[in-house]
Amino acid sequence: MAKRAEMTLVWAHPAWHLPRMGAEWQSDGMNIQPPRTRIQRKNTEAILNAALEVFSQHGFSGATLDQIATEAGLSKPNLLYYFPSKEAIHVTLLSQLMDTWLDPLREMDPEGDPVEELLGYVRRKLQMSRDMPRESRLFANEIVQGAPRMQEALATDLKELVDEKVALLNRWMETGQIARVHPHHLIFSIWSLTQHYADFDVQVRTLMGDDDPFDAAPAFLETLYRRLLTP
Amino acid sequence: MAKRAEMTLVWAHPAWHLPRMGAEWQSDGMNIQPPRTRIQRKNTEAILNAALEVFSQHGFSGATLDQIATEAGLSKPNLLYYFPSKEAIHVTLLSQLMDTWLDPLREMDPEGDPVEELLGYVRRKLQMSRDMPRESRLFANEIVQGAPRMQEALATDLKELVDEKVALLNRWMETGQIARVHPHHLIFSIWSLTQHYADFDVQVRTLMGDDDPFDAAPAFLETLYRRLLTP
DNA sequence: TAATGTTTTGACCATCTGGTCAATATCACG
DNA sequence: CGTGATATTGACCAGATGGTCAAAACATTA
Repeated sequence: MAKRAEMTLVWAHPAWHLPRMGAEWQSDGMNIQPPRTRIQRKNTEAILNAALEVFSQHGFSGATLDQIATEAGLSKPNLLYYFPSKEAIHVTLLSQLMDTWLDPLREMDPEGDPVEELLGYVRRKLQMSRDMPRESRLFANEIVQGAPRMQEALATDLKELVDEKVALLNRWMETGQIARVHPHHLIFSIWSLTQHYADFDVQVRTLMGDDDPFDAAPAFLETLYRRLLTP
Repeated sequence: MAKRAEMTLVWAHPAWHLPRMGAEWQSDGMNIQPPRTRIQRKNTEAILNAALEVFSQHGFSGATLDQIATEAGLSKPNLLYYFPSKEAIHVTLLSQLMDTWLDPLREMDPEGDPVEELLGYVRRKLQMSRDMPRESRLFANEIVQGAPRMQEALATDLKELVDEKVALLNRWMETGQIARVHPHHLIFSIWSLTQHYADFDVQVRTLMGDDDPFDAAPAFLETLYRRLLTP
């Protein structure tokens, strides 16, 4: 769960930390103190929320500080009072969301019934696509473009978690509790099938007309994974 | 197969067409003549190829004309001699690739064996993710950001084709030749499962280490769809 | 309320970038 | 070869955008 140094940290701020060497961020693991005053908490929250909206819609380069500031109800200089740069906002967002994003996978219980655990995971992941499409698109944007600001996090945190769950899947397969399929591809399939509804929302909705994709999706995925996994 | 007017067409050019009203493109269906001279063909091809590389990697806003020009071995003004604007390049790319992109679905034969036809479709789509990842990412970028330049094409051409194939799937289900599942979601599942390997390439490869994802993917998908679809 | 610390802002700057243009170089062909 | 059409380029421009800064407004607390 530990993030790459750069990703875990909060940005240095003239008023909150002492020296601000260049444009660097603090590399001291202790500085994770959340914003202090009420007003600070409120504004950083507003900024991050606005940034999520704008970044997920236009990508990193497509988003402008003015858009984010306006969306957050602040002026651009004021925004830059809370974060030292556009990239800082982006990185902060990514790192804060990483945990949330992986939670559903973490919750998969080694002690539970294998098929039900996997179906539960699928269900939770689909829920997230429905309830947090902006977050999904933020990651999609980042990864499609080669994950320039997340590679490290992928190679460490994510890989660690996935390796662990792959091992679990292998055990379940060896004991014949679920069908034998390639565990990595199984996980990828869950990601792609569920996130597709958030990331390609426009396309999906265009093609389905008035039907809400999320009406039939759960049943479809349940059928799919039951047939795939039942030994 | 007919594309939306704007998308099918080639951009007006001072030297190749007569008047160039504003920044509009010709809206006369007859002007689809490919570039005339050898040099024109060579350069427009180089530009489109370079643009595919750059757009798919950085998205529309993230890409710059200079990057594209350099990648194509031209100067920026020279590039703008062949295309009137950055957007023109982008739109031309999208429209040219649309056909190619949908071909695998078109090829699904109503007369063939249903399960095999669907598996064939999956196989072809997976091939495309392996062989044309840039194209896949170009579309992914576009659609994740709300398809600002493709909505119309989605709502007309794509929808038409999908509706047709959905009808076919329904027939196959009614006659019991494949299992009953939601046809739209079935198609979406094929798209997401296959394109995931191109669009999220970095992630997939990071997690699989030295294993080439495309080694095991075909078998995984074949298993998945056989179990799902066999009545 | 005075004094100190925190927030906010208007004005400003440097750079990047899409796009233009007139001038020049190159090509194709009679 | 020469001449008209086609290609190429250097210099340039306007607007957008990330970011700075000093001064003003606002809070907090002693």
